[in-house]
Amino acid sequence: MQPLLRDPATALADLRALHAHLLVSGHAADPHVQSGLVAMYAALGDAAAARAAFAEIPRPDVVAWNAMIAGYVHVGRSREALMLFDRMMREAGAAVVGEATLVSVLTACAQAGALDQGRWVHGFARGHGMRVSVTLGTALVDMYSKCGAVPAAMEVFDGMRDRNVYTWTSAISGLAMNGMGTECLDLFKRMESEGIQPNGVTFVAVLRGCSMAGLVDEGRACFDSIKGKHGVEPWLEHYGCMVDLYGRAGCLDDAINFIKTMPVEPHEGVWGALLNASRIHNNVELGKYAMEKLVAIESENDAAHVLLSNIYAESQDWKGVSRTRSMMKAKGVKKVPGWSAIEADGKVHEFYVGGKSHPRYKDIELMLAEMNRRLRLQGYAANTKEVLFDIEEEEKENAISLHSEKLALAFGLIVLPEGAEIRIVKNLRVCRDCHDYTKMISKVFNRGIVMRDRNRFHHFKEGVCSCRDYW
DNA sequence: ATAGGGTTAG
Repeated sequence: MQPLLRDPATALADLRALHAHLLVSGHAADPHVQSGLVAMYAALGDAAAARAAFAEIPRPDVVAWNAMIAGYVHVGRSREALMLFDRMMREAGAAVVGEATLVSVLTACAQAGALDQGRWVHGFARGHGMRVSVTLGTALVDMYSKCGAVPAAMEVFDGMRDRNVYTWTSAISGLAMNGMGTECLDLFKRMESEGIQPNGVTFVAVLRGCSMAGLVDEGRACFDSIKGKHGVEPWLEHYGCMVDLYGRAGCLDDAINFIKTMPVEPHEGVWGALLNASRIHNNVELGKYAMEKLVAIESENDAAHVLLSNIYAESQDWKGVSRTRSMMKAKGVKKVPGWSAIEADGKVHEFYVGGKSHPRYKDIELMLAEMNRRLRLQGYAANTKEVLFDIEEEEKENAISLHSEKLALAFGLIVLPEGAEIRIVKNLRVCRDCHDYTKMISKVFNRGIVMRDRNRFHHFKEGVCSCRDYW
């Protein structure tokens, strides 16, 4: 779906005018026009208009269903996409479901981290004897990777007859986000040896893999090969990856030197990576510097403001914290709230910090108490360092004990059968305390726990995390 | 059609 080559607001206005014209001329009853409208509204990001256009269709044909499902995926509403697919199966029947539908549904599963539903789609494709085309296979690799099921992703990948650069990149990216840096580099080498030409996205994936696993030298070699071996000019994203790689590993001088010798003007991603490195390694001065550069380019970056505030709080500089907060208030910068989601009974349940709206909240509260009791017996003490605002210690413990991932974890322990893996998806990064907490839960409750945060996977088992506490 | 860098106090 090619977006119109204009600014979105103008394009949307044009589309509305066209829509009105179609209604007047009577063409709005044409099935092709109807699904076209759904697809175009979604492509321009207007989910409500797409839904309204879809609702106007008395008996949607397969193209209309697909357009609406793909539309939801396009605007990031994966749960609605999955619910609509359910409805499609009931109202239109399984017989009309084809590859195009499944690829969109798999993309929705990948977005939502809905492994059970993703597996179901895979089974459906197999059950209907569908050929694993490049597109369907890539969507499966992507879905399994983004659900943390690396072996399943690799099994699909290895079984594919045809693969293109999307397939390879998807698999490499999957290994990267699961912290398997060495495997990621190996697969990239295999790609090169098979003569598949990587592109810029592939290099982003490889560099990310190095960053996740702390493979500094390998990352540097890969970066140098972009131009040296492949004759491609590195993108700004690749520079950002390098600063992240150096910075995360604690090589702050290397990160700074790298920025200084960049042949192009650093963009906000570069400064953002440096800001984050400053936070990880408690460097207030560098953090202030990175923030200055960042806000000069992107003055309303909410995450950056919170990062800076956290850097101040880490060094007990409450004046710096309140300065940052008033700056945000003055600019109208608002933090996106954190949430955690968990799939159970074929549905995705969402939790917010301290949220009490879940129908089973009472049970969750009881389970949390039980979890805390058993963890304390094992010597767990809340790590309140990351509750970075100036309140009493007891309040900090309360704040941290209700982080959304802990609520999701408690819910998972209640509803998922003994021995079943608990999989949680988070929109932000997991905090240090929740990470330690989850490690202990995996041991004390003897549960495999898979947590996808906004950047990568954490596979918890028997008190250990696959990230080896490096993130 | 299918892959994509850094980051989020209550």
